Amino acid sequence: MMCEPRPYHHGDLRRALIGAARQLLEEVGADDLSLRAVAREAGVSPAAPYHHFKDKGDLLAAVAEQGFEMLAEDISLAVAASTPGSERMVSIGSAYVMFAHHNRALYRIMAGSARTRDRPAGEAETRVAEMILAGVATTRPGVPEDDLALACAGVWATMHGLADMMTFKVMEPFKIQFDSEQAFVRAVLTRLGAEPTR
Amino acid sequence: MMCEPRPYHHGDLRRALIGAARQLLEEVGADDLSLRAVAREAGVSPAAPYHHFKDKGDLLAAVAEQGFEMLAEDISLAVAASTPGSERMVSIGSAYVMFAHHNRALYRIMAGSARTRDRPAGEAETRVAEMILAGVATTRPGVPEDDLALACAGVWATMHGLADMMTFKVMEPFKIQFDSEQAFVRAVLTRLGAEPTR
DNA sequence: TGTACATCAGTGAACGCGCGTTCACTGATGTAC
DNA sequence: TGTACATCAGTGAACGCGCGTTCACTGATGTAC
Repeated sequence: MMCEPRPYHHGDLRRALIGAARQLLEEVGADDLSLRAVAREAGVSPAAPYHHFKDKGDLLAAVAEQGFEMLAEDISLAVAASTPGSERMVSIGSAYVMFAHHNRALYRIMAGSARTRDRPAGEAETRVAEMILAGVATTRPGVPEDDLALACAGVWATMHGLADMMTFKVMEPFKIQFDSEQAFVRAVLTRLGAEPTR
Repeated sequence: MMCEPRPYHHGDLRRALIGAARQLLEEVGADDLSLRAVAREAGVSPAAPYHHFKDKGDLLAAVAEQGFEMLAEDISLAVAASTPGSERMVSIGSAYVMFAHHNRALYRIMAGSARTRDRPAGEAETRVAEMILAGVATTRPGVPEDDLALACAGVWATMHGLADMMTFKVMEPFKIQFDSEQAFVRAVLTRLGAEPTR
């Protein structure tokens, strides 16, 4: 029986812990993730993580930052695959919301980190912010910066809200006319960009 | 020294527990509210709540429902004080977001209840939904129902997102040009309704 | 090439904690006669 | 009006639990000579 003998020294426990956290996260949800369970999942004693992270919050922050990296990647793909203007904005928004939808617990950690954070935003999070702002800018060329900021705040809030509410019961009646979450999200974002019929 | 002798039988412990929960909520935050602490706050033993609520979740649901009642009240005032059309929509949105902002922890409980709920929405929550839908309808008279649903989903997501992100660090740069949260919220909502300059 | 030793990255047991919930109980209340 | 009794709404002690974190330790690794 080949039981690969995990060496005493793990080699890359830091990375493994983040991975274990992300794995567990989607199983138990963001509210019920414990540091002990993460260590257990990584096959390591409860004290081991403390050689790599200051405390639980420090691990969570690392998990969040990795999440922002993935999100930044998705968004930059959306940017690359779209043309400037509102089509790009819808693509970015759709990428954002679908990422959150496919990584629900992770996104909640990311949002939680943005909510409680005192230190400045991580590198990936900043990149996300810049891409959103740039995307909004292409839909409103030549608009004063203050207005741009306003539009950006609105767009971001909409993406975040949609992401968070994706599984709310209240959204169900709005979703039934579509055959995919993706189609629903694109429709909402497109509709929001359109001038209200009056 | 007059120490009012709390009678053995409380009289209205159910209501008192909900009040204590709301009080504590804003002190310790939505994530750290414990049933024991609520009982303590109400000056009662840890077992007492079980005569009035099935379990902790049941108390939280009652708290959430009370929150929706307050929110419904605020929104209906906003409706009464505004004229149909996008001005009403902005008023409703502003009332919604400011309510969440002034009752951060409570709103998180409300959202959490909407997130995890399996039973149908409470009466007050339904009323909130109806008022939002009606508000959206006045900005888009004669629009097909499907489109209305879409617009409503977008508006609600924006309100919820703005509410949740109100204290995020990312929002700060967008807020600085305004001298009140209220002004910022109204501006974002107004901007979102406006056609993008193109 | 071999050995002494500092450093690193684990272990596992223990700490104190507060939690949600249950249980047998008891004091207060109200109702029937 | 008084009394027996059922019911209600509390008490307080206890249950088992899993948590975050600390501690003294030890096995593995790498480096200097």
